[in-house]
Amino acid sequence: MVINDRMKAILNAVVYRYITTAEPIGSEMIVKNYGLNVSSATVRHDMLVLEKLGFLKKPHTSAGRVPTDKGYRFYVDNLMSKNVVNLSRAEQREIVEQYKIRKEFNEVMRVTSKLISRLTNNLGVVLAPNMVSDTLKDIRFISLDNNRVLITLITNSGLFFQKIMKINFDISEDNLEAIARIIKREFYGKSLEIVNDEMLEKIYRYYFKYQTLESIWKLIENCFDFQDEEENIFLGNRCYMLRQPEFKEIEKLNYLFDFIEEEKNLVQIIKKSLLNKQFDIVIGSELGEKIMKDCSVITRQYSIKGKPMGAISVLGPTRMNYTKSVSILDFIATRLSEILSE
Amino acid sequence: MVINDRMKAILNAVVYRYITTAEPIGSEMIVKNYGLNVSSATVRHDMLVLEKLGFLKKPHTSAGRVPTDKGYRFYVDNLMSKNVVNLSRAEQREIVEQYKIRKEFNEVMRVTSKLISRLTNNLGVVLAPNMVSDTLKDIRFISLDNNRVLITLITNSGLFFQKIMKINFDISEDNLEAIARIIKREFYGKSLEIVNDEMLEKIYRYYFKYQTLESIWKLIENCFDFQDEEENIFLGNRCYMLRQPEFKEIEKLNYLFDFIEEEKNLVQIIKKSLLNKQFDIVIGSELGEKIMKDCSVITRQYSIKGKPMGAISVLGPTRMNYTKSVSILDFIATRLSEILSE
DNA sequence: ATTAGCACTCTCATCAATAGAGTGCTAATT
DNA sequence: AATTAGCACTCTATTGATGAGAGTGCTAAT
Repeated sequence: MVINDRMKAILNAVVYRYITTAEPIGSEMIVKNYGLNVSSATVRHDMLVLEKLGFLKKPHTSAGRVPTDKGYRFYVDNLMSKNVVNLSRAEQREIVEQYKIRKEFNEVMRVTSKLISRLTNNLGVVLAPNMVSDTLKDIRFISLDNNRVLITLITNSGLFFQKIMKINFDISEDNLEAIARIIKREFYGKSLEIVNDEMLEKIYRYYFKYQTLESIWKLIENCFDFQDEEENIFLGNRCYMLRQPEFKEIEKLNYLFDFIEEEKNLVQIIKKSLLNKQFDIVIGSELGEKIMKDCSVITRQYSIKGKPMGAISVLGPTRMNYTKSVSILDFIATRLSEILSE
Repeated sequence: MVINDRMKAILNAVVYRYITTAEPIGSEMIVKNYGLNVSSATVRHDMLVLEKLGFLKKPHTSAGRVPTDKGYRFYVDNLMSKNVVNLSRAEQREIVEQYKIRKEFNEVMRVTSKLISRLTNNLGVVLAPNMVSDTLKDIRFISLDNNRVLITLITNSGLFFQKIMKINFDISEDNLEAIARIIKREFYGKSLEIVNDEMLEKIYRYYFKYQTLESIWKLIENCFDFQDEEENIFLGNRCYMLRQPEFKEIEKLNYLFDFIEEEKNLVQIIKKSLLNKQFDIVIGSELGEKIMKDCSVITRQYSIKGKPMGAISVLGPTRMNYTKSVSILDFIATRLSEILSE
């Protein structure tokens, strides 16, 4: 039982067709629409083999075939590249348009997730940049009132971040500025992770000048601790998913949404996806989550100034249009990287 | 045809019961479970009157009654207060718990929307503070690189806001600081709206000192313009809504989500709700949106330092538990106001 | 290796029959 | 005048039977 070219063509046709119709594909259908110059009986024969190999399955005895997760996997790895679809002019324009107006950072993330949702007709997901590995560029302290200080932290990727620190002692604006200058001098260009590690030690050298050690330490102790920061994740519109026939049973949809909206679940899936690669497709059971067994996730990195900083994803049924989704993610990731790199 | 006490009791029972069972309520049901000491025939008679008055309706001839929008309205205005339900210890604890850990501002908004979703089993919505009416406390310019300046704006409510400004000319840190100082001196304590209005005029007095007028103007022209800023709205979990039987047809759900996720629609509904009051319930057709005719929205203001700054809402089916939802919104709004006021 | 032919299986839509719930009306009762 | 028992009536929801249709797998011929 070896998989020959015709069988590949049949598998390709089944996946391709099933993606648009969402109905099981029969042998007759294949010969009629994908000129293979063989009879339906031959196709039937090949399909039987493909089924035995685990690439196709039947919903019931007298139905056509649908791809299995293994079938999709083979399609994605070996066949998909022949069907590349580029974005239409209209789609390209829509994306470019969205990024034209300068927007606040969170807004960019939000718009991106919605854009992906709309264009793929599935759920768009954006994982915001993780600052831990980013390097320090500037830091400022602004006194809000007697017991609160606003810390503004700027990284070399041009990201900025605020935290409000509560303090229980008086400290002058001048002292605040002095401390900020010291931190900047000592840690400029170092990753926030390293800054956090080395902070305590360095602080010792300067503390006597401004306050007791404890006070200063209180002020900045959590400032660089992004470890326990929850990853910022943005989910796009849910409405498009609802149109997919695989989600027509609300019962299922309910469980799926339950899972998805517990956002750390998705964060985990996406981060795992990008451990080694900058692009990944995870199909159905490969996700290792029973609730997600009918879903696939495509993930694509984006960069800021050439440095990978986050990811965008599509979540849809395993029957989703992989080629199209990949093109869309590609295009958006490229534009997004440009925008964020300025 | 006047509505007497017994009829009120019947209407109350129908609404109360329908809220939990989501099934039409028959006359037999009422006498059995809500001891009225009359026969089912009498109840039937009263129900007929209530139907003629437009408070109840029948899904079909041989079914029990369900409340109309007018029925819910009467319930909400006249009957609801007798059924007040306070939050359980567990619910109170859950809310308090969520706000215990200090969180970044957006995170607070996000958590709140999810909290409302979870506790009401519907969609929680949070409208973030609108800064337009807030007053200026401090402003800082931080040079990011050659052509970008980060503006940090702090209001007297303790809110802060950043914008990145692109500039196409060189300006020294000292000059930036000087301009910030001037703005602060001139506009401290004034509402951002007013600041925006008066900015141009004031700028004239100082421009010669630092740059050409045009350059400075470019720098701050949009800085205080929050008019066209999109309102920041946060939608909580969608998954709970899916359990409500009125949303069991995906077709409908699809349209509803379409509408909801076009966020300006919800912003409009919520803002309209709070024009004059600090609390409001809008029921079904009152929303004036065909798609939302089976939904109600309850909205409640929250404040920062005593000043109303935003709103939290529940969106659910007209059959939602109004009393419970009101209690939950009340409790959360109070806590949220505390948190945001520090 | 391919194909025509065909019996077989399973789904899906339709239809009729039936049970059950709840009504509205009428006439009797309080 | 208000309440109630009684009952015919209406509509829904469920069930089971039926038949058309789709697509298969197998066999025997090419």
